[in-house]
Amino acid sequence: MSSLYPFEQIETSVQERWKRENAFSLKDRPGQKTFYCLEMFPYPSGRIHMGHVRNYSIGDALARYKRMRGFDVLHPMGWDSFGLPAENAAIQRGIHPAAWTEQNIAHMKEQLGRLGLSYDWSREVTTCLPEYYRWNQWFFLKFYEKGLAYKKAGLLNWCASCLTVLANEQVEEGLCWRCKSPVTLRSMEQWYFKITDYTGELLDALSDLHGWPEKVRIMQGNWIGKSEGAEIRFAVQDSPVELSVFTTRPDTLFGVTFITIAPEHPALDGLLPLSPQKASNEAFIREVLHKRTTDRNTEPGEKEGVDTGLRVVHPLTGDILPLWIGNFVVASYGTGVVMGVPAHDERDHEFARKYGLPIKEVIAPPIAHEPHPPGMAYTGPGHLIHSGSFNGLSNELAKGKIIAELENRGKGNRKVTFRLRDWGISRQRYWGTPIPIIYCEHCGTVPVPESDLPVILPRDVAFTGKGGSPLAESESFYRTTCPNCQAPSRRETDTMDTFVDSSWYFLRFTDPSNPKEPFAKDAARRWIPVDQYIGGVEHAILHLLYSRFFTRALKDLGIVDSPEPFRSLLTQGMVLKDGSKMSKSKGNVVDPDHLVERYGADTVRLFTLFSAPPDKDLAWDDKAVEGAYRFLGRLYQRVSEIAKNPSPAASAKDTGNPAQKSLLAKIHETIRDVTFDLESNNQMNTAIARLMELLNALSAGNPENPEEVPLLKEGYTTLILLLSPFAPHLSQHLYALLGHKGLLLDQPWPEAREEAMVREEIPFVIQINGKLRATLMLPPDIERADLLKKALEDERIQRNLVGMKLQKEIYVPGKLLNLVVVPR
RNA sequence: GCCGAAGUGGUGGAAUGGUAGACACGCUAGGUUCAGGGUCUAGUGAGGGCAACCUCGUGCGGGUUCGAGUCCCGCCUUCGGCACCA
Repeated sequence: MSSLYPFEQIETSVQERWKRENAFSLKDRPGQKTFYCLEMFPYPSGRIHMGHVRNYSIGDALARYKRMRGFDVLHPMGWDSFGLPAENAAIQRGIHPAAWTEQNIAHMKEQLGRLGLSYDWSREVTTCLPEYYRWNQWFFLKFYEKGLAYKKAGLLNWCASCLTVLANEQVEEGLCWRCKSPVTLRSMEQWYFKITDYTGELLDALSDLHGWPEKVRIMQGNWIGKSEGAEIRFAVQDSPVELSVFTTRPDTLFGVTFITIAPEHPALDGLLPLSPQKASNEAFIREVLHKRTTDRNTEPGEKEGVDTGLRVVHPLTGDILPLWIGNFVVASYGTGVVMGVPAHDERDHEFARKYGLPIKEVIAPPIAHEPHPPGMAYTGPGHLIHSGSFNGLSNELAKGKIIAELENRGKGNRKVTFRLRDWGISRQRYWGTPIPIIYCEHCGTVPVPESDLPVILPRDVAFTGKGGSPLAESESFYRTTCPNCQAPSRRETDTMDTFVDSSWYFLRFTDPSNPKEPFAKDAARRWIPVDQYIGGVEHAILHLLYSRFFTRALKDLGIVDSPEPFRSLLTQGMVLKDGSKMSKSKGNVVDPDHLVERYGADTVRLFTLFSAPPDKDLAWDDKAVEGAYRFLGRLYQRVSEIAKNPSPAASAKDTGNPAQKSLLAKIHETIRDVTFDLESNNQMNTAIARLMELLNALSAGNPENPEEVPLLKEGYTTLILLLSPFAPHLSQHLYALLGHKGLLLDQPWPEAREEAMVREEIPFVIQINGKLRATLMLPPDIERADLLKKALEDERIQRNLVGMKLQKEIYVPGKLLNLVVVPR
């Protein structure tokens, strides 16, 4: 394919000019309005892919636009550079994670440079450097002091491939989020951040995040999982133990026929010795727990249970009910004990039928309700039956009454339960932030003193790939002395989840080289929250929830003012090829380097922005890329042509020529529409379409005609200004070619002038009974009566009115006339 | 199962309740060219007509309205998230 314009030469020379003039360095002027534009920083895997290109093209267009609108724009980039792939490279190829990471960063930085993205690289942040991760450690110590970081043992998600534990959020359908291998359970001790202290806040504040997509807010809301109900206590017969159950259906309390407890529930330690079936119970528990540590528990299996032989007392009726152990009861949710109401809960129903437990109906469906199929639980609304003094009440009303009765008797209370659990941050891996804790035989768990930070991750460790963290094998690392008593002690050898790194990097960007603090409070006050955050929806829960938690915790530490990190969030769609996500295994990967080489950075950027709205998936189409390329080539040709004509670019005068007037109106309508598209919803695809229309309109002009040239030059100059956020290199080049000095980034965004958009005639739509019958070109301010007269004069309208009686007309000023007619 | 989003030409996609299909890809014809490529011009939802025009058309079925891709009710399909959460 031949070259439509010398993009390579243009892009190289424009990039050199940007560099020479320091075009992207932050102008941080006191009193100036600010805009913080941030794209999710990448993991340095080695090469950028089309998803990155799309993400950064959107962010760069916005950053450039805001800068032209007069904002001081903070637009930084960095590297989320701790993580497993680096460690795997070390094991597989013998290269040190640090060296591998450095190489990758160098290469990716070059790739980003080639795209001409307007980052202020003097503010680069790299999370695997001690200057950064020391503040992870510092935050950890602050959290530890406040009880927000703690250690506990428990059954944890274990990925046998990554050889590390995973947080709940990092298990997807029973598989590891990173390597997709099955996750099993393993009993271990690990460190947690107490995100549950913020559950209520994190949930409630979601409704104020108006700049976030509804979808993401709902996903986070579901993840936090608030449910309202009651906690009800059942006394165990012949024992001092009371078992609490959590239920959202206290109205079905009279339908309880058994109680089920989770196999790993701590109360069982005390209860099992009392059980007549102690041996078989223990065998059952062992079996269930064994299965859970070996099965890839992607979907619920068969419900299984065993009777303990123990009995509990119903808190209102005094009925004696059996206590069962059930594999389907989740120990970590609610109280780990559930009341069995087989008539009105499908799971309990299945369980009761399998084990022959009684089924007692207590909710009668409304009469109008179709009878539900027998052999199934009825979970809908209704009124109470077989429920003593509560009979006849609607079940919604009964919830409150029954709770009140339980409260009277001291047997229960209203209760709100959340699904969200604390964030486990320990990872049994090398390439991460060392957790600043020392274990001393005399003093116990001792935090590393702040003055000893950072705890440096040692370079000289062995990467065997045999399992276990290299740190745990590194004596020079773990052997230390207790800061309290100087006794020989052992360091914690687990490292932090890398999501800790990304939970506050946006704060570090506000003050990236501060050696004394994570960031100055003033800097954060000036820039936080991020005005526009842009990234993939795959982080809707993990990263975005952790960042919200971190920001709130730091606010409580008094170092941030804003409770929320990101004011507006744009979740860009995926880049698809042949109907599916690009991936190496499918062999449908488009390499950004090849595209840039063949078409130039401007074309690649323009296409990714033009072909779909930013939040929708983008279907990559090699052919369609050429459309963007042709547009830029045509613009280059036209501007080069007209630049040769020495007539000046006058500001538009009214020449009285209708074609000229109409072109001027088109120019200003384009300014209005492009600005609206960007301001309202980042509709970059339609903004670019408007620019293509303007080029088509300008192309109709004659660059040889001295009458037309001034307006044409004005038109092209405007087009270039409006195009510059999307195709900055060619725009800058052509801007200079038309004789303008300076960087486009420093030019003010054009303003649409109302009077320039006034057209002598506009199309009026004439409908009959809502069907289009004619369009008439008439002055925009025409009177209703005159419009009707003109319409009735029209031959097409007359023809359609034959045999009809005009009943009324609907008139929309400046737009349309609808004649409502009936047969005569 | 629950929650959410989306269904518009051959394709990607446009349309504050007011001309459905902007803009682009592709395709067709023609100009340029020895030729191919590129590029330029015109056409391009379906059906009918020489034409002016006419009819139909935004997943399906109803409804509201002078007027519905858009609002309301009921379905279908696809995609995404969660999932034994009591």
